[in-house]
Amino acid sequence: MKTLAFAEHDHQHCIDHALTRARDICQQRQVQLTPLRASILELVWRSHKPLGAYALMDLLRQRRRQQQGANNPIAPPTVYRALDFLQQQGLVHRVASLNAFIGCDHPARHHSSCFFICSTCHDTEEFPSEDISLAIDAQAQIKGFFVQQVAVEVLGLCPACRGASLA
Amino acid sequence: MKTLAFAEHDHQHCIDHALTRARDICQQRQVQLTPLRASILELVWRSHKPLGAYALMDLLRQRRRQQQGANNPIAPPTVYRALDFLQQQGLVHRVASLNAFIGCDHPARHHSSCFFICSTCHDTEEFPSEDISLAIDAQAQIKGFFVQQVAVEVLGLCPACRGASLA
DNA sequence: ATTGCCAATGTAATATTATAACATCACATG
DNA sequence: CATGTGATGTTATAATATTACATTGGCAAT
Repeated sequence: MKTLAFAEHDHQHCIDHALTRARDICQQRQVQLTPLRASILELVWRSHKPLGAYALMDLLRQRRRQQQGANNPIAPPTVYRALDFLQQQGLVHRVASLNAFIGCDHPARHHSSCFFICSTCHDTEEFPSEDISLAIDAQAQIKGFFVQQVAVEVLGLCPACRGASLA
Repeated sequence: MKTLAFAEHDHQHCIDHALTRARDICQQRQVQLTPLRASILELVWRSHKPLGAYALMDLLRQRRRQQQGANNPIAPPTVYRALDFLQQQGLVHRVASLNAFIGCDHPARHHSSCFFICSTCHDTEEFPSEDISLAIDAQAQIKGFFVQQVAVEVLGLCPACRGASLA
């Protein structure tokens, strides 16, 4: 098993958990987690790194070939629309630094995210930070800025790559 | 005069100051602030909003037509290379959320930036935050993550657009 | 002064990411 | 059945960014 966001863990469990939670949330909110959307959410979660829209398209094509035999085209809008939906529901985040998408750990409160992104291997880990939110809110208050969304993207070296680069 | 990053100010002064400072820094570091690089830096500063690479190309073309009569082509790599240089020197920041570039207020310490970005008018203001840096460093310490660069991008409404949206 | 080097820029082609505009399908409801 | 609506399919293209190679111009060493 490979490193998954810095630490070993049962990733299948993560995926299942995320999907179950997503279903619950969508039911609550009366929005549809369609098969397409669920597939994309699963693929995003299955990857332990942020996934680009086009990589996602490829995976989706593969999967459809395997599961349905058929060779559906799958065009960018299909994927981007699903990603938009998932973002709106807070189920995935866009990592702007990488033009890529990653599953969100805490879809309930979804307007804010902080990521450590490894500049070598692109492994990415979300971390919560009340302190950062507070600091931003305080500044915003001062400037009269109304906060809608916060993206904190920290580039650097994950423990593994840091070790490798020292060796 | 239009709003410039939320507040009125003498923007020409900003530009001049930024360019002078840039010259100093480059001389100190023994790197070349060539005419091309200086032009691009000036154009970036002249805009009160983050500027895309292609917008920058257009401005550069215009300027060359005016100043030299000649109709130079100016291709993407020219602009991207200059922007890379300026980023390395900490003279501009890339705003990932907008795929755009903006002049940096404090080029001496350049590995970190926090922006308020208006989602309506795209006016963008940099703000310093020791608190955020500290919070990130603390988390990084815990995770064993080695921080190289921090991008904090806060989307929301600037005072002007906030007012307009209430009206 | 010539040669060779190097950083910067120019040039052409192409890769990657994202969106616009319109068509279709499936299902719910009057 | 007609009609509306949300989701997806389809075609084309826009917007952003990079790769690879050519050219230039200064400058140092001979």
